[in-house]
Amino acid sequence: MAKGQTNKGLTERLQAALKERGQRWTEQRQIIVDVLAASDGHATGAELVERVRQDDPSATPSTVYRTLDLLEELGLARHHHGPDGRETYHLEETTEHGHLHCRGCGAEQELDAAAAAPILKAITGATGFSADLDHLSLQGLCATCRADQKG
Amino acid sequence: MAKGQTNKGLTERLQAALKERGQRWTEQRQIIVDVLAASDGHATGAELVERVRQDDPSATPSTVYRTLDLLEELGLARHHHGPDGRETYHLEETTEHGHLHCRGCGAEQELDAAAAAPILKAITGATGFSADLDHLSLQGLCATCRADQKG
DNA sequence: TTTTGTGCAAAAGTTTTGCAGATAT
DNA sequence: ATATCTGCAAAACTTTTGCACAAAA
Repeated sequence: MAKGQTNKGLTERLQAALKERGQRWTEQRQIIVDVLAASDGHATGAELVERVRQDDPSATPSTVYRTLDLLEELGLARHHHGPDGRETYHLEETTEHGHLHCRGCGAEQELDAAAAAPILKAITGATGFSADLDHLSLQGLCATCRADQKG
Repeated sequence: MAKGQTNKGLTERLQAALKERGQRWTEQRQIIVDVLAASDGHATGAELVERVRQDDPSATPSTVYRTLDLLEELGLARHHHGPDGRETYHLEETTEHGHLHCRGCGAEQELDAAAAAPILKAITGATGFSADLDHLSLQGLCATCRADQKG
């Protein structure tokens, strides 16, 4: 889906979920979902507030945060914590994935389910834990930076 | 080392590092290092402020945070982020380790280097990343909670 | 028309910063 | 003596909350 464009399927899911709970579809909620969709799933709460306000200057932090909470309740969004500890939101429809942050070059890399499978397996083997891929946020040195250090 | 007791080796390292940089050893810094040592390496900034103030009511947040920053600069302390995103500090002398947070029962388990080795190996194999054990903070279900869910 | 949502404003919680006075060297 | 530290106070920043008005159903 191109950025800045309304995500039709998502809107429908949102409207259905709201209707079922006797809650209301509003333009603000649509904007927030759109912004979240356009952010490809990696934006802090504060960033989302700022972006929403670009689309709709009258929007307030309270509405954005309340909507993010609502979206999580509805199972349409999730959040995890980045290396700086701030909340980072993404839509649940985004494929579940982990994150890798390189402390050398600052690059952020996604870790899809297939790539993560052996890692999760190793975690279970070593600890008995079944780790949540969505909360897997690793820091370290990427292959390039490791090579640079050696050279 | 028993809690509430001054960590002699650490104090000496701190004094040496400060002297080398032309900085000063102060009682406040000693208290903060002691509190950190007594916390076994798992305390948020705000918690440390509170604990330091129990020993020395005149201590202020600014001093505590400035000292924590200093200790990190000197390589005597480190911080990572817990599942709630807040900074968690621990002394560097503490054996490097990761953390596992169970979303079922809330238990927190440490992950020592030996247990983590296969996990880090799997991460490198799958991604090329050399992950920092100290920043490894996983969430998931522990073995007990997984069994409960099945039962 | 009735319930829910929004904007506003202010508060809460954590962490940072400026500055004058105090302290270590 | 002089550069560094501390406490104080206030600010910065993210996130939350209370309330009266606006809007959706």
